[in-house]
Amino acid sequence: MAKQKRSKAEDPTTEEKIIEAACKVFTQKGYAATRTRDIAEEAGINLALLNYYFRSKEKLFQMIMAEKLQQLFSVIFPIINNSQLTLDKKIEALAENYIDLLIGNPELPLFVLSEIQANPEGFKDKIQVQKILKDSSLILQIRERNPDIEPVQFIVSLLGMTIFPFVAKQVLFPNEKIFRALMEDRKKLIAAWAKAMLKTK
Amino acid sequence: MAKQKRSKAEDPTTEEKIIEAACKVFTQKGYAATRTRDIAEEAGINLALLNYYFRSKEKLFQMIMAEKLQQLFSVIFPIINNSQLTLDKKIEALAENYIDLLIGNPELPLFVLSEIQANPEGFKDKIQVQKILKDSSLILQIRERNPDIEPVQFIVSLLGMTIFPFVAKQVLFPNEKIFRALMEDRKKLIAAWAKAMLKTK
DNA sequence: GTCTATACTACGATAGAC
DNA sequence: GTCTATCGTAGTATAGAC
Repeated sequence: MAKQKRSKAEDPTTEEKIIEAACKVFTQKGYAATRTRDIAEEAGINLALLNYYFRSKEKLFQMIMAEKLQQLFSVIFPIINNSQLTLDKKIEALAENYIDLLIGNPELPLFVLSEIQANPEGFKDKIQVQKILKDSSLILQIRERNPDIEPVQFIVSLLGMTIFPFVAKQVLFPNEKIFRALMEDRKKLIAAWAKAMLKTK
Repeated sequence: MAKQKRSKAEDPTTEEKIIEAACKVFTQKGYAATRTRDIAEEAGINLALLNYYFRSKEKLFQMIMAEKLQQLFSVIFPIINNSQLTLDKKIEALAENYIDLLIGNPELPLFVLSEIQANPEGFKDKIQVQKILKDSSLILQIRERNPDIEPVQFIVSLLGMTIFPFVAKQVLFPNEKIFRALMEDRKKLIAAWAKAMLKTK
């Protein structure tokens, strides 16, 4: 048996332990503020070992970030492009799935957004949200439903209502339990509000 | 003439130059990623001089951050507590004033929020938004208007619609000119949408 | 694969001349 | 007040034993 390779019910591989630790520390403190020593300690291993598995802090970070971006987009993409779903269903699905994702990863949006802000060039190629949105069935459906509304404005509002509470969590919701309860309620609220918005003008 | 002290129509003081530079670099890259050398260079002065005026990177940062927090709150506070204003007027004023502020300082929210995330303890005392909101006339007016709506949920939506586009600017709006135009339109949109939301259920 | 020890670099901060 | 030069340290990364 040459290498470690599992992660079924068994103990996590060293590599997995490092990734998990890196995930935690990076998302909490951001790239620049995390020290590889912190990650090593969190993973319960040695600093040298971290450089053995991943060649550098940078490489490790990019791995984590790619994973996070994947998480974020894999929720949106299938929904907005599913032409089988009505506009109302899309809105409901978006609010519900996104909030579920974010309840499990509250620091995700702030982490991703602030790293992009800190290093925009590094993401220029990897992210073209406008392109993705441009041709989505979601845009068409909004135009169809209410031609007076600029679809982008509506989508930004929908995303804002959904994501913002998590971005501002630390400031607005000191109590974790209350926060979770509010976010659960919020799924239906956002859907209802978004639909009301579509009827304006 | 003992010290430099002006900043009328004249050239900025060295101290002012440093603050301005620090402002720019800190908000762009975040505390951990900025090097005092960058600030010095941006200010067109020497590294040693920076430590002469402000004792340390930390001190300089706290100064900037206090200023930024001040900026953010000084817009909200007078509006939500002005019992002279009707609910509708409050909503309009909030959207309009906040967007105007943020057009002038697009990186402000992401900067503040991510620094708080990176170092929550440092802000525990300085920020109690819940307390400020709790007793505001805004909350009362929302309850009065529509008892079925949880005021906090509504306010978070209002703030989300307003602030989120700036938080996600880098990702969603590569074109600066289009962005500004959208944000100008958005003032009225948010007000209209928020009012529609208040009629639901 | 995992460790200890260490090389190398970058950064914040200070000393001291002007 | 402003500079040049430098110290001390913390952080990434590597060499080499086990």
